[in-house]
Amino acid sequence: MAQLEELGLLKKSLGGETEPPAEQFQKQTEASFSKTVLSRGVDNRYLVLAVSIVQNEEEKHEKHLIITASQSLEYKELCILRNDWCSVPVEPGDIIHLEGDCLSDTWIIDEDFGYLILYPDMLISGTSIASSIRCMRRAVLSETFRSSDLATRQMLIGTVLHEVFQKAISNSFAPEKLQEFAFQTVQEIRHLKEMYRLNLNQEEVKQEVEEYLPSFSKWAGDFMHKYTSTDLPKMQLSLPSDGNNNNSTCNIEVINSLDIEESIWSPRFGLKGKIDVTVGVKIHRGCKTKYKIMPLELKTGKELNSIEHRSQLVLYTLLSQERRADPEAGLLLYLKTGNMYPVPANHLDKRELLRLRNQMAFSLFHRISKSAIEKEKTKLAPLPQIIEDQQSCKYCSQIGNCALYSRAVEQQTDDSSVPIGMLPKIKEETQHLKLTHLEYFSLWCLMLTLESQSKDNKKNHQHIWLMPASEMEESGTCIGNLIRTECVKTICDGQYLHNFQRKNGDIPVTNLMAGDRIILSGEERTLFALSRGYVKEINVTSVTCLLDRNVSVLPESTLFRLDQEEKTCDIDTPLGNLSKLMENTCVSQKLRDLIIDFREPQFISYLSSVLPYDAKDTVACILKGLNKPQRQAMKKVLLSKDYTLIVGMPGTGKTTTICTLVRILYTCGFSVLLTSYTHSAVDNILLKLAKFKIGFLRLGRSQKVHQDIQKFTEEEICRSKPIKSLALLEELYNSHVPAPEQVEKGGVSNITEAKLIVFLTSVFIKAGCKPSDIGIIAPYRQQLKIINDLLFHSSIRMVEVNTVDKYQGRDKSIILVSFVRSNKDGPIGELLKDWRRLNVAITRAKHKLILLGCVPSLNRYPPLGKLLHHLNSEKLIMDLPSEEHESLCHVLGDFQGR
DNA sequence: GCTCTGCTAAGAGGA
Repeated sequence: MAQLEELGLLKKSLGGETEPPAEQFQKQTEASFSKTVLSRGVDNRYLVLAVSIVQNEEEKHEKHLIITASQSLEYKELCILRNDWCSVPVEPGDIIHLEGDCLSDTWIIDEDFGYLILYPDMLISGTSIASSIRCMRRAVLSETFRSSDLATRQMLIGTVLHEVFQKAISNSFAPEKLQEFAFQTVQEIRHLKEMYRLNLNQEEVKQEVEEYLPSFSKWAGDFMHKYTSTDLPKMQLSLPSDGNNNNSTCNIEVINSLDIEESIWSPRFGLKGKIDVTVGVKIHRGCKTKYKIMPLELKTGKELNSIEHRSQLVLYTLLSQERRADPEAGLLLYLKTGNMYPVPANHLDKRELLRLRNQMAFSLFHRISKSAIEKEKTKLAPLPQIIEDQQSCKYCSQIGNCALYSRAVEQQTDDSSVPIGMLPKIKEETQHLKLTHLEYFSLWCLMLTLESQSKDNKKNHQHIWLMPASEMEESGTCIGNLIRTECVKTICDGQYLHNFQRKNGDIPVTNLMAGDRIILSGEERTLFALSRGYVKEINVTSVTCLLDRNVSVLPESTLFRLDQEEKTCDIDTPLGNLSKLMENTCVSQKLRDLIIDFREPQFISYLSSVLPYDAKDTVACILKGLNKPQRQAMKKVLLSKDYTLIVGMPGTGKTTTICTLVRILYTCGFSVLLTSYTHSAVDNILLKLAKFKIGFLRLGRSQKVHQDIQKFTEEEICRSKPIKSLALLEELYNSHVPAPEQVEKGGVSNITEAKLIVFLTSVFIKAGCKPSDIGIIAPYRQQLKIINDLLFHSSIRMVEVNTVDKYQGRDKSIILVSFVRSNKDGPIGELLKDWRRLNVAITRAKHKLILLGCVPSLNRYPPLGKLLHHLNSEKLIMDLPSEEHESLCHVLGDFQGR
């Protein structure tokens, strides 16, 4: 400890700033990794409190870190970084993981021993790190502009060959079997899609795949199923644990395949990856035999045996340590020839790769540059340096983004120096862009980066390894202590239906619902993120999940946990689009013109020049079903040479307009590709289109807008015309009825209201309404869950239950809305304060709308207050007598919901 | 403050 104090003094005497208070660090750390739990031991997480450069006795520089693993930040330790570790870009406030030994509160990380992992909770893939060896900038760009790397023909063949080999190693290498696997794989729909995109036909792909098959058999013949070890090819491999044994000659026998595409997350080394094949291997050396479980990496391209390829295996040996004993080596197999290379994982390689990982983590973490002057504008940080390697850059798929970022971001602020030799290349790559384009790129790059870094958008699943399931269950987003029951049903390649039950007792109260995306892990720390998928069904006793891997290979006693996949903001798509917008193509040029330089969109003059003559009558008939503004919009769209924006409030008929357009285009013989930023928008369009049969059009149900709602929405909400009709509006008002809301685990619900909704639904059905004509809306998911459970127990099916938001662009004959909120003066939340959400909720019904809620509570939301005031003046509010509530409970029995 | 948006991913090979 004396040493630590000395260090503190030394730092001050060197003129460094005084150590800021501990709280400040904590704040900074919370902002970066909100849930990081500091701890010692194997999975240690340290917070860096101070960093200083110190000269040691040999006049060499060392980096000294004062670190703590205690939440109170009181108990401090020292970490000394020697040799190349000095260059790790670690700063006060950072979270690190240390591997090695700690003696009397001091860690020493030097070239022979120990590792430091910067931001260990940021998992970086093995291939990303391997690619950073040649160019770190490219590796970072590839992580950022993901969609710029479109698959090529060779990649497709590579993927197919991987799958064929993986099928063979778990089954058979017999020539006729290989043929069969090749045939099967080439038929897979996802491969067919790629073939279509690449303009390849199935036959040529199959032929190219078949050329490899003899090498598959050769490899299997060489390395598998041998009677004596001397039949195996001689190889050179010394494992680190062999010590100084000079005899590196050995025979390697592949016994079996233990897993395919094993996906491993390593929060210890800050790595993730998928291992092509995990194999059991016997290493025969002299008369000794060692058994190891090793990663086997397949390559279908040139037999390079390159640093990149070998590094991938070194990193996979680190990943493997999350699941089992250190493999110490991996196997690199080139499928073109069937030649296999053993790759030992020695300390030096691991150290250098982890140092690259740290550099990359630093770059990915610091995307926004910290400004020394507080008032200075927030700006993007420079990327790693541009390398000067014409050969590498010539074929780089990120060259466009690289040059663009340099010109639009880095050169504007003089933040980086470009190697002189690369200046012409950068100019060449960006000369088609105007200053306005560069500015647009820079601005949106910054905006999107900021959005992705905002607090609730951490693309991180760290709670899976930092928080026990029992603790996570409190938040309602996790279920632990699960065991697998029943057989796993294989739906297709990559879709397996699993059933889980709680080891003891019922499934706890949870927010998880059917349709939610989840990550399956083992409760043990060795089994993070085994598989991903979504919840198919969930009830009191069991959870059914559709997963991307069959986990029945694990022991039956394995305890599992399900974690809801956190919502993340996807900036990959917009960033990809932004990059594409800057490309030197005619299409992008036109888009830049319209979007960035605001060229006015152009329109042709006459419809007759776009519509085929014989489609005229059909089109006229389709248009008849629209109101005037919709018909005007439609005409504009048909005349459009560039684009037309259709803007309107919820309920004004945008979806209907688009549907009509699709039908017109279809009538004219065009094929129509629907694309949208959101899935549900396309779903809604398809749903509406499904109502019309091939040429048989059922239109023209004259939609009369309920006067009151129309008046209200026009005057108070949006001053535009909703086209939805409301034949009758009622309000059930439950203040005579005790119906308090329940707030639990981040969800709000109201059981009494749910019962009333289900009761009313059953009345409608008894009166002859089709269940599929009835829709139930609530703003809160928890309420939907309860309503769904009640409907299920009342044997009511086909009634659609959804959130307000999901009902955008949809309608139903009868809509029942449950507002849920009911409390005297507690918090009422933000959700219902949004008038747009309210507008959606009340404009979804075609014939009958029933709003259910507690008037005094709802009056506290300004937009709802206005609506209630209006309904009251029109005498549309109905008090619910208390007997109603009593009899209702009788009808629904004693079911209490969950 | 509890709604929604995205819908895999990590690697497929090139030089």
